[in-house]
Amino acid sequence: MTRFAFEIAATDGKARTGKITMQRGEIRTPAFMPVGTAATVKAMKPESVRATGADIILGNTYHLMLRPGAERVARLGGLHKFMNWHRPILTDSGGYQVMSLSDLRKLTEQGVEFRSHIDGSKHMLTPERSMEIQRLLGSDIVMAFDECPRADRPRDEIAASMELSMRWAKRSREGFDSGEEHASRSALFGIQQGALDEDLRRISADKLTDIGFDGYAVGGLAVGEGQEAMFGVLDYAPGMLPADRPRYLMGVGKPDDLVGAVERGIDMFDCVLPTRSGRNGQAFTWYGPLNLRNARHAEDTGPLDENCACSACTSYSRAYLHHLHKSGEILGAMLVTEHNLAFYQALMQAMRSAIGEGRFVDFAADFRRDYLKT
RNA sequence: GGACAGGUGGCCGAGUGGUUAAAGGCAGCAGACUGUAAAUCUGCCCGCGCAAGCGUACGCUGGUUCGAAUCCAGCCCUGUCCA
Repeated sequence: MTRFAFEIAATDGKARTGKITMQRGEIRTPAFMPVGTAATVKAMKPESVRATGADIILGNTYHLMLRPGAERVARLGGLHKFMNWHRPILTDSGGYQVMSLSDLRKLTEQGVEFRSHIDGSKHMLTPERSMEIQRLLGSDIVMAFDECPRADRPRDEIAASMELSMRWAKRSREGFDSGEEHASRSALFGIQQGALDEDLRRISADKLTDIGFDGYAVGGLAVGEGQEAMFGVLDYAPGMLPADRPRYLMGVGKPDDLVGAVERGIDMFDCVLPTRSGRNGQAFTWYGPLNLRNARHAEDTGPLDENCACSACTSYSRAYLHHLHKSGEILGAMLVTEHNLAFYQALMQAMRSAIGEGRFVDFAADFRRDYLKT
């Protein structure tokens, strides 16, 4: 049975479309992976997530390590069974929390000691332990343990951080391979670092390629540098990574970020934006984002998005969604999250079709005209 | 009829002589959110003005004071209790 295979069906400029085949299912690319940090895509049932068109979701090493604990998830039969999502799951390694929880951790060559944001207890995360946790969870795509630094750090810090992440990548590779049974049915991705520096990105890509991974992530972007700077890196970074492997831009992004990144050769994405914004009352549409709390929607009987087939759009008015969000009702978060995930998947499908039909340039232009109103 | 308690900005509610255009919360109006410490956070929120500022304002009327939402008097109103 195929452990991991990536087939590119068509390319259009730098954009590619194809599929990843794994034991738990296929992943159509370019792919958007909804984020389910704590063994749940917030406000969504797993079957509803699937109904939006998602082929794969994310889980998180750090959060699941703290609660309910990786060993417990393993005793309960693994993350898929635990949360009732039986398709592929990619797990982040905890590297993002090295940045987002920087006040709660101590970083050394060996790894990162976190003080739990839940109860203050101490937890050591090393490349080896991160691999072990992701194995206990039963992850399909395991991410190397890295350090994701903020974009505004000085160059010497960025360089040192990247070098550390590359040493950790090597240890991640070895740790992953030592879990033989799990390694025989899952995949390991390396993560390129180097922030906005082309030379550092090159060094990082070369080191990762030497180690060898199933897929390669571009990390350390969308951390405050702005879209222009991010696209600047994406103009060269994907080309430094093996063309026959999936390229995953971590943590991105807004709809126009996704289009611009696919245009530059990215195959996979994840982002909390559709789910978080869904809870916070922001809906994404082909004509730009919409804040449903705004008074202008109070008596709007039309649907959120006329082109969307999700239940929020087919059965409820903007006025009702406005009311739910003004009232803090849970259903508001559920419906707009569902819509946002459905919109993101529709966007990915539209890009896959456009690439397959060799009309991605026109698609991107049309998209930007409507979405950015340019 | 009597005894207490109380009347503060759309609402609730601090404030008991100057540092008070008046805490805080809610409501309202916007904005943000990118490998999730987030069903969260930020800003605005009496009027006019870009601003310095000016004008109004703490039940009503009058008074004390250099100065009053804060002290005094009368009145009006509300709540609870007693007749």
